[in-house]
Amino acid sequence: MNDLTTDLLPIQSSTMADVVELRLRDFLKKKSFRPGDALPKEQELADALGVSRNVVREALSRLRMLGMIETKKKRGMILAQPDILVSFERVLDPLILGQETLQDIFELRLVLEMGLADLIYVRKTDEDIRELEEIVNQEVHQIQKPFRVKNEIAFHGKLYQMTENDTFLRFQSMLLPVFEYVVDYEIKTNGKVEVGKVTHRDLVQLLKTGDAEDFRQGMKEHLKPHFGRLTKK
Amino acid sequence: MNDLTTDLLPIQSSTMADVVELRLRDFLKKKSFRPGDALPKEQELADALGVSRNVVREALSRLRMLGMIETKKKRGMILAQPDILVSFERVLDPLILGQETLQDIFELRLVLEMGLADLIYVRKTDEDIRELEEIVNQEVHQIQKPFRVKNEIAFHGKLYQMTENDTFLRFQSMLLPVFEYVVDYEIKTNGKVEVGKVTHRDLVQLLKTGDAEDFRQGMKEHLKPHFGRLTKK
DNA sequence: GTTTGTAATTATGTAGTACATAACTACTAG
DNA sequence: CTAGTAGTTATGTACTACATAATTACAAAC
Repeated sequence: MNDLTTDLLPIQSSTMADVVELRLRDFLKKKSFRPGDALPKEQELADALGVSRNVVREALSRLRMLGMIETKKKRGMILAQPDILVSFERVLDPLILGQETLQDIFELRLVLEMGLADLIYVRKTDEDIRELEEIVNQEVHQIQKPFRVKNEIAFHGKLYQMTENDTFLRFQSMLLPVFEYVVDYEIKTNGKVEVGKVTHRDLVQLLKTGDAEDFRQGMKEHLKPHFGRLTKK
Repeated sequence: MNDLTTDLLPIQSSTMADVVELRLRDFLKKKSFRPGDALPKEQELADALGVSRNVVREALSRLRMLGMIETKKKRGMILAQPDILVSFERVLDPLILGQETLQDIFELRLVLEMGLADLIYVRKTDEDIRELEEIVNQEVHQIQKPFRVKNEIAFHGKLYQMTENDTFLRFQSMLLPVFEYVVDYEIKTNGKVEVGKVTHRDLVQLLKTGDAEDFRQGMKEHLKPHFGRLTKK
């Protein structure tokens, strides 16, 4: 028996809701609606598309979840500015993602951390440094694991916050659980809890006295255990 | 008149579909379903939640869009592994995103490019280098703008591809239109088309002879015009 | 006995109707 | 001119009905 599954992919019949969703998104683009513009009412859309209002509502419900539209009870619907991360949020759960995707995200965060330096050096303030020192000073009192993790998040989170880039900050905070999950998994299988030679305190020192490249090299050293685990595919 | 809008945020009444969507996602987590597991049928869910099947379908439609569930006609629904980027794809349109988000994404890509080096050096192959040289060699023949853009995409896309990280590759390919859009916008307002001193050809040379840090510095120089436009917020 | 055809079953997909609800408009009364 | 009231209307929700496709079971045929 030869393997048919490689040659013949299962046909995927798209439902009306899928089609309508696509058509509506095209419609919004084509007409170049601006945020705040009113949309036709559901029944009109249903009539125009030749489907039941039910189907239109399913499609609209999707767009509403993505934040592309908002609806007021009588005024009808208006185009809104979607929050690009809101959909991400719903899907980024270590428990339902595949191992490969988890690894990809793990690597993605490493790349982000390594690329962070330049943006930080454009935007960092003295106040930021003070806050980082505050976080570092609390480290010594917290040796239990849950506290360590919390502190780790606080420190790296603050770094992202220093970029003054909200999307960036939120993005990494969503990546974090996945990162933790992968690290925990690695520890379970390999049984090692390695720590980089450069500590958080060292990184703060670099921020105060060094330039972007110094900081980046420090970060690389800090993340070295993770980089060490990367393999060719 | 004092500004109430800062103190009293408008209440946002969530619809049944919103609630059901949330409940269903919790349900899937709590029960720790594995991909492939069968879900209760729509009517059962509707009965259990005390809402109409219609509402349940709206919620399910959303989850289906995110790729969290798949439905077969009679077998019912099964839990699936969501594609984390499929939702991103729908929202990442320069025309509907706000200026601030666009800027954020622009910066995000810069960070990615700067962090790319280490991953590339773990995974790159001789074949990769050959392909890059191929792309660079086609540059000289293409001086018109659409070709330049296409080539730019090909080159940087290949760099991401060299990471052997599919999520990463797809992610950047979705960021690219936004990046182009912001650059075009900058050019329109500032009227300058600056190019970095380090060319694609130089970068390939660095990949062949230098180490990760050399390449990263080359990339920084290559992207310098963009970094130059970054401002404190 | 394995395969092919067929009928019954059933859950999803779609349509349509009905009504509650909230928000907007306009009018009215004080 | 403010405040109250009634009417209007689009969305939100419920319910019914049926088409459709996939599964199962069974029967027929080689």
